[in-house]
Amino acid sequence: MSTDTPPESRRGLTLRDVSEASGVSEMTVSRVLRNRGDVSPATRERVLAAARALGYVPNKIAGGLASQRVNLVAVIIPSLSNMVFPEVLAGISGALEGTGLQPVVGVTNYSPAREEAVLYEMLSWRPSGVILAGLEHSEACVSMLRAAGIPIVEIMDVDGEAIDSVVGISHRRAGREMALAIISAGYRRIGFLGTKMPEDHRARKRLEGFREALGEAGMELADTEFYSGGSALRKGREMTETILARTAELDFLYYSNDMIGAGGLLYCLDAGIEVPERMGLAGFNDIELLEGLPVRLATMDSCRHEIGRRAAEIIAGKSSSGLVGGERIELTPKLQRGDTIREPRG
Amino acid sequence: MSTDTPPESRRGLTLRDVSEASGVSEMTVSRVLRNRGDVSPATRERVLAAARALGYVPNKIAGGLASQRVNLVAVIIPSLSNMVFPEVLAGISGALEGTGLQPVVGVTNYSPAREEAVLYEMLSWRPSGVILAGLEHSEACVSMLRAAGIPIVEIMDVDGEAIDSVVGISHRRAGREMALAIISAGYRRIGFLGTKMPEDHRARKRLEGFREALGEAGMELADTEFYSGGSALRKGREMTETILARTAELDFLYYSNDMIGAGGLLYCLDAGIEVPERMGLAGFNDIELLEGLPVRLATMDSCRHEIGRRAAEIIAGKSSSGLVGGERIELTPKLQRGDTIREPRG
DNA sequence: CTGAAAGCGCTAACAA
DNA sequence: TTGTTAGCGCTTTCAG
Repeated sequence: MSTDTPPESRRGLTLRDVSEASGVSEMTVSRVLRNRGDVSPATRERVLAAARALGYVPNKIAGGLASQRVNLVAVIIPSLSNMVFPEVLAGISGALEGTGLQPVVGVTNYSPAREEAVLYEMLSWRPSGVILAGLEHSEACVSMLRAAGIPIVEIMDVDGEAIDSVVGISHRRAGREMALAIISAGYRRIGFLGTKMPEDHRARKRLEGFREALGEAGMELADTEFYSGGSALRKGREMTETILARTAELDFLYYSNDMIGAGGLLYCLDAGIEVPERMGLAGFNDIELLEGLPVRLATMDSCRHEIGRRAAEIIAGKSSSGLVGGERIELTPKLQRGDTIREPRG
Repeated sequence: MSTDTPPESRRGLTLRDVSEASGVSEMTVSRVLRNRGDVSPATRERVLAAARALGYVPNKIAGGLASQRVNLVAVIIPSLSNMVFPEVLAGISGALEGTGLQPVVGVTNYSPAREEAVLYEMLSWRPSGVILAGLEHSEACVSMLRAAGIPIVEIMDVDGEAIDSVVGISHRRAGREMALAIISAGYRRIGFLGTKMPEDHRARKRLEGFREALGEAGMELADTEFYSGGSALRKGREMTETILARTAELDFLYYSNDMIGAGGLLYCLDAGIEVPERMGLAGFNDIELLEGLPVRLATMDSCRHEIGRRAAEIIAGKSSSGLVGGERIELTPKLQRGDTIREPRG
């Protein structure tokens, strides 16, 4: 730990080490390493060889400070514990590939306080753009975002006012459409089962839209059941058992997501409840898991991959035009009837 | 876009703006904002008020360069598309909470080339430590890691040589133990179903351990079936149907993960195959989803939350002692018999 | 308890 | 095509 002092005495090599090793100025080394400006093939090779030999890794901290540009895109999402946000992320990564931009994700656990903290932290790295879930943010978040001077894309939801750009679906409309499909199939005693999460504004809006449409048809929810925490599949089973025990005459169950819906479906199959004749079922998200179930649950696509992709494209597109002429992209989810809503009654 | 030039003319406020607004030197402002050194409560308040009023967000790029320290921990994992790595992440985040360290994740998709690229990118931010999945890395990766001069923790697997620290389980042993349990329950015609992923070294080692133990008992796998891509639950169904059509006399199916195992279980239940009497089933990971299934699949815990936690604790512990006295933590997964392995034969 | 000076490692802008 | 000169915004170190 002392006799020899290799070039990398402590924290990584510097451009200077490569410069000395190759006999080329730091500036030219920098040019080569960034493929910028014209450099003769000869020096280029010498530099590359020296860098490789030393194992040089550029210091982006210094580079970012000098160039006032950082190739990072902040992505702020509420959760990683169901498959929806990872799929949004996949869409973002895919679209960012080859643009030189890199996503950095922060997770809020549906807590506004955490959102504020995560956003602050992320902005302190001066990213090139921000993608964040939802349209509901604390005042402090909104101020920070406005002041950041970079493109902001709010995703998932379009029911509300955007700060800059927005890419998503109307959850209110999704709820309405599902209600209409259920009503026109002739179901009349409808129950709702969902998560107990006041901060999940999208689930809330779906339920509101659903209720609205029922109301316009002169109907209302016959019963509701909420849960929080635990295995969604198991909770779906349990809640279904509970709600049916309490309100036996229900003929349709609308779940706030596919995973609890799948649990409910498994329960009905086990309990010998005829689906979709005696009982109709629907979820939300169109997750891949449903494909493997014995019966296909009715659902509605949440377009998460495309949302991620479009959001990333907006960021990648406007190099730095942020907060000017925000785009608004509303995607249209498609209803999947699956096997758990019977044919509409003529 | 021109008449007035607010303090934040372009890219964020600086310490200087806060200094001017509060009438306190930049240095003292910096001290206040970092809670470092003694500052009189009076000036402290003035600074805080000014910073808040302006909406100042510190620039960590500059801070990192000046202090030669960055509160980031690089986390490099192969995938986000099943629940295992998100759970590792949760363990890491939890342990890092309150340490001032922040995880930054990179995903390799099980590609060594991507791993190299992601690692290079991450190291260029000069993180305080690296957590990465697996013990198998390209030469280039190993060189970069050794040269980084920061603590490195390889996770998930302990069957091999670590660069610095390692936290995981022995997948070879997990495979062996499952084989022993199956054999002692009296099953004799065993099939294996897994993913076609040469780069998933942990799945490979489980299978090797499994085969070894069978061999020592004078047995061998009766059939195997591999898949890639698509819905794991559905693939589990399909593969199970396929392998049983080909090799009807199988009496046990060992799956490389719980999701395809769950698909297989649903298939067997549908097909009226008696579980566990006529057919035994086992998976791997002990995912939460299993709780919601009508029958509990036999499995083995992969300890992913604890692995994440312990790895993060190592990084948080050694402030900068990296690569000195690497720790080796081997966790012990517990076999869950569930309802799909019959009682061992006396 | 507070401030002044000197860089951290790199890149923009200009010169040669 | 290559090199030189100034910083980027902050923190370290040392003086008051």
